[in-house]
Amino acid sequence: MKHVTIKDIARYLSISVSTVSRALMDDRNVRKETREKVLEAARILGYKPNPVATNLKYGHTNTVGVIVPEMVTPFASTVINGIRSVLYGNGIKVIVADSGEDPDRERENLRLMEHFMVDGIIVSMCSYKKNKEDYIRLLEADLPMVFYDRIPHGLEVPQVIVDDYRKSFFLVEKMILGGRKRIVHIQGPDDIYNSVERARGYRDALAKYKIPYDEGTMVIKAGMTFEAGAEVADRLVGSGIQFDAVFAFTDTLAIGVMNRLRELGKKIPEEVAVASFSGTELSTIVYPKLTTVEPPLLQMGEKAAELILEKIKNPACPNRTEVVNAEIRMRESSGNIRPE
Amino acid sequence: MKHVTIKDIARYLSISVSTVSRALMDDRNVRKETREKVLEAARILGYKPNPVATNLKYGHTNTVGVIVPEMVTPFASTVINGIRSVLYGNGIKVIVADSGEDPDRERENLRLMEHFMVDGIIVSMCSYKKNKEDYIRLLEADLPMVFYDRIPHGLEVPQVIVDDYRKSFFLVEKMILGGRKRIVHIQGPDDIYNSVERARGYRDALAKYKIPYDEGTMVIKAGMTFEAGAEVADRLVGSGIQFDAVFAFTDTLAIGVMNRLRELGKKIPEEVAVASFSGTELSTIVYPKLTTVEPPLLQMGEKAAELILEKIKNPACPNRTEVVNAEIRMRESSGNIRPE
DNA sequence: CTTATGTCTGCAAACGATTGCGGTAACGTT
DNA sequence: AACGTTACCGCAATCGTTTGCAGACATAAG
Repeated sequence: MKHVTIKDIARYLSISVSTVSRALMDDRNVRKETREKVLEAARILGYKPNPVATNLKYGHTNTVGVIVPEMVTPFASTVINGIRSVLYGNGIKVIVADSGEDPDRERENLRLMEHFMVDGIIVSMCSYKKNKEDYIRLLEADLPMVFYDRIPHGLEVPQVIVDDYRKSFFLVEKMILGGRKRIVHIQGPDDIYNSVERARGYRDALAKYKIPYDEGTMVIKAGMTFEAGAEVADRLVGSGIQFDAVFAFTDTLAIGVMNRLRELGKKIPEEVAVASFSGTELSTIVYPKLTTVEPPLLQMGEKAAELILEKIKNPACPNRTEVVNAEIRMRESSGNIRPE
Repeated sequence: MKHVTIKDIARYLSISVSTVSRALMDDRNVRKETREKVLEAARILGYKPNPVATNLKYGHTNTVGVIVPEMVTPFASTVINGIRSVLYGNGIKVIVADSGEDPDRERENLRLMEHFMVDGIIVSMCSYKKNKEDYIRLLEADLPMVFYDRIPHGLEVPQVIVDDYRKSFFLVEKMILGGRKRIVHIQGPDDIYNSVERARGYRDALAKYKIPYDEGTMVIKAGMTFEAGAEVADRLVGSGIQFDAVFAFTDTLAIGVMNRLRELGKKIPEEVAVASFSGTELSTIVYPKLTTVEPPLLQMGEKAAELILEKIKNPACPNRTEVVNAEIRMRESSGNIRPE
């Protein structure tokens, strides 16, 4: 893999590299015919500028890193499409790393990006606690960073989020108004901040309608996979708890629990209504289709990209928080809950 | 974002940059105490080598690009995990680009990788026809390339594949032996080579059991999305064709068609058995669970990574073709087909 | 004819890291 | 005392590109 350099062009035309460079850069200090000859030669020789060299010169790589917590759902890929659409237009490349819900891998990815000398990083975190020192170090080194969806807690950073609390409050409220009285909440891991926010929404919705909040039996902590959801279903049915609805932290968990409940003979939604948060296209391919809170993923990506552009252009700019509006999608899994 | 360079270390210790470089490189021509002082200073100042500079020096980026056709199923992300696991171990970074089943975007991605000066590219193609000139150009420029799953046709390149023809033959055979007589094939786009191979498997399986091959009504060409699958179901039921089974090009199509068939009142698998190829985890979250041919995705990624490593180390090495063994997973969607 | 002005081009330094070569000590050998 | 050896370190070139500065040349103005 040998590359043609401006040196080759210079030799080819018997002129200096500076003139070639200037011709290529459209500097007005080159005669029109010279420029044309250079352009022609570049075309003939198949010249491609070596970005590595210019990066070295200017100290930036025109690359933004994106670190996503998982890629088994299309959540991340949709956000990334949004990010790409605005960044590509600004001549910025995007590289993606997937943490697989593992904070250690997230840290590796962070180091990778750093080592890669990206101009900025867009992150959705696995854990809002785990790699705090690294994030603080990077922030203090003035590396532009933007967070979306899974944000840190207690760090003042640019971020794009949905209103986890209010949306989960409303969703649970709808279930209550639809006649469900014993709603189980499958809570996500403690170290995801959205998890505690959504759990808070659930609790307050219950409180508003004077339904007792029973943390011991009606709130179950789980992981993030389909399998984790299925295990919750086993436990739920096994323990003989009475319940007529499930509100899950994510669609992955909801799908896991819903499928297993059906296998265990529960009718969805007649006996148990199911709803979740962070729905993707997956919510529409399961049976029955899943009621979920659907963030505008493309838009989230676009906003995140805009924020990182701001930060790159001016590292001292204020840290904005963009709240985008997630839609509650009522589908079959939650039964005949009346529409708004 | 200011970086500490070896120059800073040199200045800090009042020695020359060469000595610093040598100390960092573990060259034996530096006194032990000097090396220790340098290491210490590097730690204190927070030195991180600038890869851009060394890349410029050595002409490689220690980066491999991966271009995948889509990311809404976990197919690609699993393969990528395999790729990463071996490449990271060799100190090579991985950057991913998603073509969204659009050949134009695939070409952009290709150019992106080129511009990025990656040391090699691992590709799964959208179309085996569309960007041929670009691939040929890159190949002739000796850029190491490896293909997996969605490979080109008529190009001699290193590749990792499954036996599309045989596996789809066997799967259709199982459906026939299970009593299905009128099997519809949902064929993928013409410009995906796997599509024609799988269609061939379908046809030959029919032929073996003397079932007439009716290309006009029993073979339907479709796109690649859930929605495309659903439309096929509409057309199938709308036209009143008799059929008792569907064999789809991918699980995405199969899921689309299966769900819509159920909505239209067909019982799966009693009235219509459904099976597909290229199954991912998605096959297990739909209802009923989908029978599918499941390639060993992680292994495919690992093999692809090994092949690209070979090519990078020795561009002249022969182009190997690795055939990995896909497992046929019999699940509920295909009904009581007898197991092997 | 001299000077000013403008247009074009080349030299060389710079970005950060590596490395061949040459220089400088210290030390040992004869 | 002269020389060789060894260990250590710095100069400068290199990778590909950009750019300030200065030189060259031409043309116009005086």
